[in-house]
Amino acid sequence: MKEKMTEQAVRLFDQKGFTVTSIQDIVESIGVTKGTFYYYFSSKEELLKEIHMRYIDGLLSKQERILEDDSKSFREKLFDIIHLSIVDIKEQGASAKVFFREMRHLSHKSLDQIEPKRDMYRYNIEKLLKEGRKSGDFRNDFDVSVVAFGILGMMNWSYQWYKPDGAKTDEEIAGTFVDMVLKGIQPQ
Amino acid sequence: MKEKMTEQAVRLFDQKGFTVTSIQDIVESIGVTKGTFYYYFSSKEELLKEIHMRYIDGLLSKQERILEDDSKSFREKLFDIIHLSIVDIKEQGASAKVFFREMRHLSHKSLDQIEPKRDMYRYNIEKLLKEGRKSGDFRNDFDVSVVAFGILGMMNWSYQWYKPDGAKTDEEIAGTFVDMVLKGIQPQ
Amino acid sequence: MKEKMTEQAVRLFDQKGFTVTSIQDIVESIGVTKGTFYYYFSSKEELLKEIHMRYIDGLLSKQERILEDDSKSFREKLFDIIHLSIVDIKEQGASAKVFFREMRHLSHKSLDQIEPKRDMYRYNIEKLLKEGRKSGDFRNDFDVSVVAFGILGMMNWSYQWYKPDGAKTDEEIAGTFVDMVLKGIQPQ
Amino acid sequence: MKEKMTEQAVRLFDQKGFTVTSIQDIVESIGVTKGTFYYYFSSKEELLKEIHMRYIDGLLSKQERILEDDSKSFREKLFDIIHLSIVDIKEQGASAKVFFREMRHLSHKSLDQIEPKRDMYRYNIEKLLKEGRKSGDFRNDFDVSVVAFGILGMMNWSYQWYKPDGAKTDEEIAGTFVDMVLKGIQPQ
DNA sequence: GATGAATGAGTCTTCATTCAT
DNA sequence: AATGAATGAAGACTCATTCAT
Repeated sequence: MKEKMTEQAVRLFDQKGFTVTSIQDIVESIGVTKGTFYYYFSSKEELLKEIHMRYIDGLLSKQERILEDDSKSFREKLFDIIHLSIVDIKEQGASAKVFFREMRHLSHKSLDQIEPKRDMYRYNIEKLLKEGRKSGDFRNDFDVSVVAFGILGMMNWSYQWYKPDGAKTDEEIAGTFVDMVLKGIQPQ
Repeated sequence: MKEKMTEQAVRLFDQKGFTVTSIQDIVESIGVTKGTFYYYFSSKEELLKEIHMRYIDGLLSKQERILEDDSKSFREKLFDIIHLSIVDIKEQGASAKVFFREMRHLSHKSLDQIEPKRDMYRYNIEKLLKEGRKSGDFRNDFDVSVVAFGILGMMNWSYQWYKPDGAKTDEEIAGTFVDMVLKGIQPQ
Repeated sequence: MKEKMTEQAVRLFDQKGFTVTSIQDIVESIGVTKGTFYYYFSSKEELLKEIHMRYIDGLLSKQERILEDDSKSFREKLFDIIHLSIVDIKEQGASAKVFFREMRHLSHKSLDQIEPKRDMYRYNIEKLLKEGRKSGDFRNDFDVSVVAFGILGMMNWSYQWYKPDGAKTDEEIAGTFVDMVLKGIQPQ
Repeated sequence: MKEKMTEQAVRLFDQKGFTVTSIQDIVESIGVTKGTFYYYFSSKEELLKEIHMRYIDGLLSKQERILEDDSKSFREKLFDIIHLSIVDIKEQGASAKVFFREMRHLSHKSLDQIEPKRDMYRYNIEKLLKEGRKSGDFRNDFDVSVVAFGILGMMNWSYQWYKPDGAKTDEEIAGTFVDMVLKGIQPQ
């Protein structure tokens, strides 16, 4: 039940936004009453927090599995991480959008638990870039932090336009992105 | 007065979000009464639309001024556009965030006026890439549309993290972004 | 201008009702601004009172012209009065509907001026019936007051259903009503 | 509770009119809060519709009970129907006034449900007149539709002036009305 | 586990009215 | 004679939340 509610909530928050979606909307969509909601959640905000937690924890653990795989080069890891972010849209797109869009509606208390994880995700990319430098995979003359933000921007913005059933496969998009990041777009 | 209201609204919508900001909040912040708001705007949504219009029209015209300047190469134009998006955060950051975040609260009628302009902005970037190919500024082997989305992602995401009074200047950030896009991050 | 405003107001009050029609609606329909309204009327209620006055005064004077005509029998006068009420709908229908429907929105002060006139209209009919009795035009065995209310009901209700451009002429309807009142509907 | 609310609403709508009566007025008069109102009704208009339905359904079923009684002549049925309309004022007067006065505030959707019933009521009277002709109870030389409107006018107008605790009994009034309708007011 | 009834604070919006110009 | 800006009170409606059952 709690599971079902959370899933419906993600769907509705994605479609209509957190503030605009009422508890009534959520419970109606699964055929129970408002009382039931408050049996499982202490507040609307708690539900939102749960959604955030579930998303960022999942994402982080997938990212860490990639980073820990020592059989791969840093370039390959970078590809995997970018690829993951595209692939993930298929099943986590709604959650992702809710995550980035509705974070502001979390309480400070909740934010304190979630922001460090979100930052960790970015920090891991910075770390990957730094380690790739030492190994010679990446150049030495760029600002790691800005480039990390750039990569993140490319990845996160894809939630806004990427349609999983569109013309391009996730492989193609991730490939283009990685190419762009590694080799640039000008002739060499 | 209308001007003043719009500006305050942008500030508040940026800080607290469109739905959470009440008309009361807006009028209180400039010391008038609710009636006054409805003297100038027919609805909260109209105000939001006005904000969107003002932002996208301004952005488009700045972009077009860059694109029309024939004394510059395509690479330089790309730099200027990316640079613009960072510089713009200083004065238009709040509007930009409202633009991307609250578009969903526009009516269909308003969206029909705004979406084409937003798409035009992206389309202009695609065009720049295509023309740069012909001139030899850019390589021929990438997907223009995906790369355009990638560049847009980098630029638009910067609204989320860039602090105009931070350690890096806008020149530096734009420089890093353009370097990254042109030459990539791997050794050549 | 005042004239024009009153006429538009009648039209709108008839169509949408007094409460639902705003001053804004009225002034917009003739292309002036709200200030202008308050130049001519001290309040919305005063306008309503003016409409009531104009209507009941006109009706009363027409009724009195009929009653004073000594060349006609009482039966003929009854016909004329009923006929008048139907004919009047063509040009005064809107005013009449406003009169009966919106009287409740008058202040006590206004009501004190209007109710006596409205009662006078009914009282004149009672007087006609009483005089017709003495002359032998009407029977002696009915309750004058109730019959007067009955006749008034027939007449006033016609505002609700009579369409001036319908199949029956006002002559026909008045004729049927008078026949019904004089001879009844059962075989004699 | 819903019952109680509806009854209070009828009382208030009768006294002050639909538009002027606020939800606040209604809930205050029974000591609950506004939220409670919206727990039972989806809108003010729905409440009005419910009042209309309840009234016209009740009236129609009483009328039909009279019409179906084959032990009575058509003249007796006519008396019963007119009598009913007067008697009814005692308990349904407020509802009746609200019905006729506030119908305009119903939505088109509601009107579509109610107008046919209101028309049915009138149609039943026309039918009674037509059948009474065949049986010889009524004359053949009058316009059935206009006479029906005339009778309806007499009956419905009585809501405006009849005071149940006045000097005349409902029997007397109905008697006068039926006499007037059947035999007319002129000597035979 | 779940419901149904109720709350009360808050939201957007409307509108008659005022008044300086 | 008319306008435009502003007010402020009130209105319908929404919604997260509570709680007895």
